[in-house]
Amino acid sequence: MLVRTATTSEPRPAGHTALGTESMFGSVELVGASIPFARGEEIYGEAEPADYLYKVIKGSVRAYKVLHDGRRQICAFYLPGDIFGFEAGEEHSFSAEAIAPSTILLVKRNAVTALATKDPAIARQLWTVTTAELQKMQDHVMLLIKNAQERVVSFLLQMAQHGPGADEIELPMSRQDIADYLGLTIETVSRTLTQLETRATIALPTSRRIVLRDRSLLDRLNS
Amino acid sequence: MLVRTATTSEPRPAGHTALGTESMFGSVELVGASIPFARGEEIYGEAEPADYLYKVIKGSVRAYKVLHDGRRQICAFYLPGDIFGFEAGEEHSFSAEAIAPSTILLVKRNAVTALATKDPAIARQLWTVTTAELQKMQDHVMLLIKNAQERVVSFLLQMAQHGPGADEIELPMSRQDIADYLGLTIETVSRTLTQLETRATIALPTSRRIVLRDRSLLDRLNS
DNA sequence: CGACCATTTGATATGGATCAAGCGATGTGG
DNA sequence: CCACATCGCTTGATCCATATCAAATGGTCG
Repeated sequence: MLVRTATTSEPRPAGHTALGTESMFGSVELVGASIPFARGEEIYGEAEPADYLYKVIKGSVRAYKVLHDGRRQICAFYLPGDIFGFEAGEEHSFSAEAIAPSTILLVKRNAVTALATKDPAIARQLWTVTTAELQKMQDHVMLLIKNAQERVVSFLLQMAQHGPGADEIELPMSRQDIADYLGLTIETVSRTLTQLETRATIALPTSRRIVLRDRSLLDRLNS
Repeated sequence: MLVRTATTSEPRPAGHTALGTESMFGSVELVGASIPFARGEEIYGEAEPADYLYKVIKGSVRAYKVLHDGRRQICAFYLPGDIFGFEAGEEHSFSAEAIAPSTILLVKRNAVTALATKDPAIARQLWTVTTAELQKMQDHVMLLIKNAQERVVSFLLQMAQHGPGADEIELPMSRQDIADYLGLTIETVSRTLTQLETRATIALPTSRRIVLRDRSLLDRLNS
C-alpha cells in the first residue's frame, strides 16, 4: 500500500514538473498547524467529522477499522510525506493513530476544497492524491487474496520502497500492526519472517530491522 | 462494494439537490457513445490507456485483476447507474468485462477533466464519485478479513441494496464471479448458500435468484 | 434426446488460527 | 548492580475452516 505515492521526500529529477503535494500543503493560504502526537495517540476516530486533511511530517500513522467483535484491520500505514484523511462523506470512515512519536500537519479540508474550486492545479492534485489512494486500496485487496508468505513479502517490498536504504528496512510498527494490516495473526507473521531468514532471503538484526538479502527471490515470491 | 453510490436510477425525492452523476454524463458537451457489449466481452484491458470514463446503462460489468498464477480477483461489480474507469495514471490498472449483454456509455476522460477545470460542480462530482469508489474499496478490504459466511451475507446485502425489490435479488453473475469477488472458492460459496437456505435464512428459487427470508438475522450475521 | 456447462454435494487435505509456553530486551525498585 | 516484572516476539502442538479433488445433479440449447 505504501508503494505508489508520489509524495516522498526524495529529491525529484530536475525538470520534472510533477505536481507534488508540496504546493497543496505548502500554499500560503493553507498553512495549518504542525501538531505533535505521542506513540499510540489517536489523531481522529471513526465517525468523527472529517474537517481536516493530514500530512505526516515525522513519524508514522496507522489507519484502521475495528469490527463489532474486536477484529482490527489496518487499512494503511502513512509515513513521512504521505497525506491522509480523505473521506467520501462528512465523517471519517476509520480511525487514525500515531504509531511512533509523530508530527502531523493539519489543514482545514474546507480551505483545500474551496481553494480547489478556484485553482485547477490544486484540484488536480487532490484528484491525483485520491486516485493514488484508490490504487493503494486495490493493491491491498490483491494482497489479501495471497497466501501468508506472499503477503509478508509484498509488505516488505512495499516498505523497502519508502525508506532511502534500498535493502534495509526500519519498521516503525509492531508485529501486531503488521498482522492486522496483512490479515494474518502475529504468530504467522513471525513464523514467516523466521522462515525467510532461515532460507537466507532476509536477515533480522533486530525484530524491527530487516535486511533484504535476496531481492530477486523476493521479487519472485511477490508474484 | 455496491452499497454507497449515489448513482442509482431510483427516483430522487423532490427538492433534493444532490449532484447526481446525471449532469456529469448528461452534459451536452460530453455526450458519448452508448455501446453494446456481449456477455463476456472485454470493455478494456489492464495496462491499456485509460482514455474514457464509463457508465453502465444496462447490464452489468466485472472489474478484475489476474495474478501471475491465474488467480483472479474481482475488485468490483458495476450495475446500471454506476460509473467506472477512474485511474491513478494514464493506464487502466485492471480489466473490465460485461457479465451480461450490456449497454455502456463512454465519455472521453479528457473531456470530463477539461470540463472539471472550468466547472466546479463537475469537479465536485468527480471527487464525490471517486471518494465513493474509495469507500467501496475499503469496504471490500473489510469484507476480505471476514469468514466465509460473513462474506457471503455481506455480498447478498450489498446486492439487495441495488435492486428495487427489497428482499429479492436477481444475480447477474455466476458463482465463480461471486467466489472471485469474495476471495473464496465456488464450492464454499455454494455450500454457504445452501446452508443459509437450510436454515431458512434465504430461499433459492433458482441459482440466480435469491430471496432474503430473515433480514434481521442476515443483518446480525453481517456484523 | 443428448451434450455441455453451471451448480451442488461429498470426502479428504492443508494452511493458517488457536492455545500455550519459552525467550530476550527493557525498565523498575530494592 | 542485580532480582524481578513486563512486554513484544518467537517457537511448539493441535485444531479447524476452507481449499482441493472428485463425482453427481440439474438446467439450457442444439
